Amino acid sequence: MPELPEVETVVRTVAPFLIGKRILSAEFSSRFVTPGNRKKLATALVGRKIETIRRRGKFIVMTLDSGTLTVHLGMTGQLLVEGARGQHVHGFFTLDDGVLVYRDPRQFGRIEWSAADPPRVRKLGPEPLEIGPEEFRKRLRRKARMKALLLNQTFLAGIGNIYADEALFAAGIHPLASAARISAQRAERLRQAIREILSHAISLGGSSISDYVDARGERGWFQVEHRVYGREGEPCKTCGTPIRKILVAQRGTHFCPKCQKR
DNA sequence: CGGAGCCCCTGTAAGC
DNA sequence: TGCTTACAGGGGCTCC
Repeated sequence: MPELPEVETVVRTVAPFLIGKRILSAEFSSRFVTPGNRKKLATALVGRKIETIRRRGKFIVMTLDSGTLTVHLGMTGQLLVEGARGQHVHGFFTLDDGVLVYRDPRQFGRIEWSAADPPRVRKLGPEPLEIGPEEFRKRLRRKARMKALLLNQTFLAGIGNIYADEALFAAGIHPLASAARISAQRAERLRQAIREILSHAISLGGSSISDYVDARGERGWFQVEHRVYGREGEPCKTCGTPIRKILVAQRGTHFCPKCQKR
C-alpha cells in the first residue's frame, strides 16, 4: 500500500523518464480511477508536455504545460515506465519517447486533471519530513486518538496504516492514546520517530507488502524492518511480548501492549 | 469537530 | 476439491 515513502520512491524513479516528455495519446478504461468523461480527459492530455513532477502527501502531482495531472495510487496503484495494455491497466500514455502505464487491480487510485492543484491536495496537512516541533505540538491539541490522527491527511500528509503503527511503536505511544494528552517530550519523540522511519523507508525504496513496486518495477525492502505492522502474535523485538492487533478507525492496528502503554 | 459505519474494488486466504 | 465468505485498506461520504 503506497504511503509517503512508496510514493516518494515512485516519483524519484519516474521523474527522469517523464520530465520534458510530451503526451502523444492517452487511454483510460476505469470509471473508478478516472471518474467523469474519460474520452474528454484523454483528448485534453494530447500534446501536453510534462514539466515537473513532485510528491505531496501520497499524491503524485505533475505540472503540464497546461494544467496539472494528479495521480493517487490508492491501495494497489502502480505507475510504470514500461509495460503494455493488459489486465488491470487503467491508464496508458504514449509519450514522444516510451510509454507510461497506470496499473491498479483494486481501482482505489485516481487520476485527475485540473487547472491547478485539486482541492484534495490543497486540503492536505504539512509534510511530516518538514514540520517543526512547535507546529507539530500545536497540531496535536486535538481530542482524537493518536492512530486516527496520524491517518488523517489534514493533520499530516502522507502517513498511512503501516507508518502510523511503526511510528507509534517507536515513540512508545498507545494507538488509542488521546492526542491532546501526549506530553511535550513524547510528542517530540514521535515527530522524530516519524522523520526517521519515513527517511529510512525512503532509503530502502519503501515497503512491499503485496504488490507495491516503483516505476521500474522494483520492490522495496522496508517491510523486513517492520517492528509491529503485520506481526500480530509475533514477539516484540524490544521486550518479547506478543504483538497485538486491534481495530482503530476501521484499520488494523498493530502495537506492543508492554512498550506502548495508554 | 470527532468518529462510527459504509462504500468503492478485487486478489487472497480462511472456513465449511 | 470447490464454493462461499471474510479480509486487506485510502479516502470520501453520511449521520449522529
